[in-house]
Amino acid sequence: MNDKTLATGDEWSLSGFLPYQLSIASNAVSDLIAERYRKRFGLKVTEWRIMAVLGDGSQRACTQQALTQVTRMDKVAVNRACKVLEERGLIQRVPNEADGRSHLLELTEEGSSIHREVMPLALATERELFDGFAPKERAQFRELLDRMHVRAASLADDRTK
Amino acid sequence: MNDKTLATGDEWSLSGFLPYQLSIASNAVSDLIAERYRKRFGLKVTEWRIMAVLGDGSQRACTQQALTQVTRMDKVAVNRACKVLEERGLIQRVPNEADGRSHLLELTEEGSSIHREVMPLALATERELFDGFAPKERAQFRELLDRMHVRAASLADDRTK
DNA sequence: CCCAAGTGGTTTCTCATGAAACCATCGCGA
DNA sequence: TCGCGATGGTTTCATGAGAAACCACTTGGG
Repeated sequence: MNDKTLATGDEWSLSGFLPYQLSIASNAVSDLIAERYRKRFGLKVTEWRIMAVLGDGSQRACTQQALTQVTRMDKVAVNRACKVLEERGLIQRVPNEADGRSHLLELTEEGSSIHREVMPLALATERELFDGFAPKERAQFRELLDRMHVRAASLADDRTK
Repeated sequence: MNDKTLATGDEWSLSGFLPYQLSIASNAVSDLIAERYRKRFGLKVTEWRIMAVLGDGSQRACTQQALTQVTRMDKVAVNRACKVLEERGLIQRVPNEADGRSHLLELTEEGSSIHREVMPLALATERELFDGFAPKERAQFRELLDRMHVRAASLADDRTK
């Protein structure tokens, strides 16, 4: 019943409100990331995500539909990102034998080469962000984030049912 | 050197990438919150934040400038939210004796009354989100978020210097 | 074989956000 | 006191994300 960090009614502050803290932290991190990708490769985060998935080995070629599931981005966002990447020659579409409505997307040679440069930057950034976090804290942070995500999603579901 | 959750080069996955996890969790939470405020009070998150600050007692009347600092929102966002709240009659602007450029903002009677309804909803939502988190985990989650925020901000600063 | 419903993808529209330009007022130094 | 840079606030503009409408193709039932 006594969680010091929970508002007490008397001295409440926005900066101690969880959704606010989460939003602030998330914005700070994604601004940093976005800025780095943009500056060095001219990639937006959405575009980077697509490349990251296509380049990660296990997913050689896949449809936009598959990408929307893996990245949890809107199908419109995926489509736009793919269009840009295709125009830049970083990915290509090959016909999908199994289904004429879609194409299979894969990295081009140039795309792969960019991918090999981009990933180290991403990993380095992640490492820098975690600098000063004990290994246990890193793992726990990820775990708490996942649980919070699941929890929020389930509360949202309740409401729509 | 061996953080299992950090990518190993061979089996990397987007869903284990910190900035991605953070973004997913944050979106889930703010979607939930936004939906609740909207449905019950027709308030956007930005508007709610303004009301929360103006109503929290210690901040009786303040300028937009002060609000931008407390809420960390853009001054444009603050201005827009205030405009809407004023039109809805939830806050009012009184002349600022000390500086003719600005006004002092405060809740109206109706604003205060809404505020008294809104805050319990916010706190209840926070509590629901933390359901299943041990008290220690709650505190640690907040602390980790803050540290991550500070860390990201400092990395971003490095870059601009 | 044909039609209807469903699905992948694309385009269009709307809205929210942040940057930059802009206006009015303040406060300091000549 | 005059003028000029700085500051609070407002408006305008460009960009990004999601909703909805739309097109093309597939699939399953007459």
